[in-house]
Order: sequence, then C-alpha cells, then structure tokens
Amino acid sequence: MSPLELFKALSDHTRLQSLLLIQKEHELCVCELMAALELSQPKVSRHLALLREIELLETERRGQWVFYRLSSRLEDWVHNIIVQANTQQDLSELSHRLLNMGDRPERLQQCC
Amino acid sequence: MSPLELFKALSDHTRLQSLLLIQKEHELCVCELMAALELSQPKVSRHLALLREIELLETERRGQWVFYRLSSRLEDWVHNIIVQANTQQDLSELSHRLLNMGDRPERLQQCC
DNA sequence: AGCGTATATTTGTTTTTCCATATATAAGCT
DNA sequence: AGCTTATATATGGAAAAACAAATATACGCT
Repeated sequence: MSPLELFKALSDHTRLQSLLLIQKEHELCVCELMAALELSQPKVSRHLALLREIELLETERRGQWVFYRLSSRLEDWVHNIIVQANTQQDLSELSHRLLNMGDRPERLQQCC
Repeated sequence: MSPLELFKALSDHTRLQSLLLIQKEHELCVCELMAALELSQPKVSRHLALLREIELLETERRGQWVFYRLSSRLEDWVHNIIVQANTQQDLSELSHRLLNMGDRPERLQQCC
C-alpha cells in the first residue's frame, strides 16, 4: 500500500470513522457500525469492502455476523498514521451508541 | 484542522508529491515544482493554494518568486503523519529534476 | 423463508483540469 | 522617473472526471 492509497481510503468521513472506531473497539460487525454511525447497511458495507480490499481491515465470519478488525499484518507506518489520527478524534458518542444498541451480537471474551 | 481535512488534502497525487517534496527540500517556488513534477503552472499553483488554505503550507515572496514551505505552526500529529508518509516515498527522481533544471532561483544560505 | 451482507445501477454533487486572463514584481530602455 | 517587456504566480469559468448516496437486487448462511 502506498501513502496515496492510504490517504484516499481515509479521505471519506464514513471510512475514517469506521476505521478509527474499529481500532478503538478492537472489532465490530456491520450491524454495530450501522448503529454507531447511524447509516444504512449498504453504505457501511460498501465502505468496509473498500477498506478490506486495500487490506487495512480483515474479516472473520462467526455465525451470521462478519466481524471487521484492523489487518493483523499492518505495516508500522500505516499503524502510526492511524494512531495519530485517532488522537484527534472524539469517538465517545459513537461508543455510547454501541453500548445502547439492542440485539448486539455476543462476542468472545477479549484477552487483555 | 481535522484528520479528515488532512487526509482529503493528501489524497491527491499532485498535492501529496508537492507537500512531501517541499518537506524534503525545505522550501520550493512554483517554477521549481513545475520542473520537478513536470506539470503546468496553473495546476501546480491551484493545488498549492489548496494546501495553503488549510494552513499546511505557508508562503513567502522574495523578489519575483513565491516560496512555499511547511507551515511553521504545524500541530505535532500532522507533522508526524507527514513524516510517516515520507518514509515510504522515493522522491529522488523529483530531486534530480530540480538539480538539472535551468534558471533555478538563487536561494538564501540554509542554516544547518 | 428470513436475516445479514454484498453488489449494481442510477443520479446528483464535488473535484480536477485546462484555458484564458489578471496581478505582481523585475529589468531594461528613454 | 515613467514606460515597455518579460517572468512568476493567481484566479475565474467551463468541460470532464471522480465520487458518494440512494435504491433495487442478489447472494449465502441458518
């Protein structure tokens, strides 16, 4: 991935918020992102697909849900840029909506 | 400046190359960027204007030339992201074109 | 079948590019 | 000093391209 590719991926409000929230929350499924961002399912899905195509995100299906998380083989410079962006973003409202949403999928016990 | 604004500004090839080359070379005028990037004057000028509007770049006129450099009051997180991007970008060909161009404006002695 | 997810298409908007022109400084001449 | 010419940069507007939103449709698992 080149810097230009990364910046293009992050230059959209939906994608940036999705990526930063996924980093903060470790992993999220599409329905959780719909609730947090208050967006339609196809819109969320489309943007996540783009982030996965350039291998910023990876997915894991568990039952009926597909969970998205940061790619496990992310280069350091990419990770550093995401971290820097996250220092400037207040995601507390989005996290709050996550906690308040109904029918949230059960998740495995997180280590750490 | 928000992360989204920054990423939008860096998500264009011309702007990204201009910004990274300016960082590497400390400061450049429009005619030098035209030569390095092999682009038309209006195109270079427009993109630089955009980078200046969001205060990534600042300008100084010296004689007939306007020199562009990184804004002196850049927030740390912005500077860090630019540095990370520059670790991934090979600008040697662009720098080479600078050295080979004719009629390059004289510059003040750089300290350091 | 029903739910979660993905894709395709259309439509509307923004961004980029190019051209022409405008402004600003400099240099040379009378 | 005033005038002309040349160079550097900026800007306005139109055409072209890229992008995102919304809607409809399809896929795949349970």
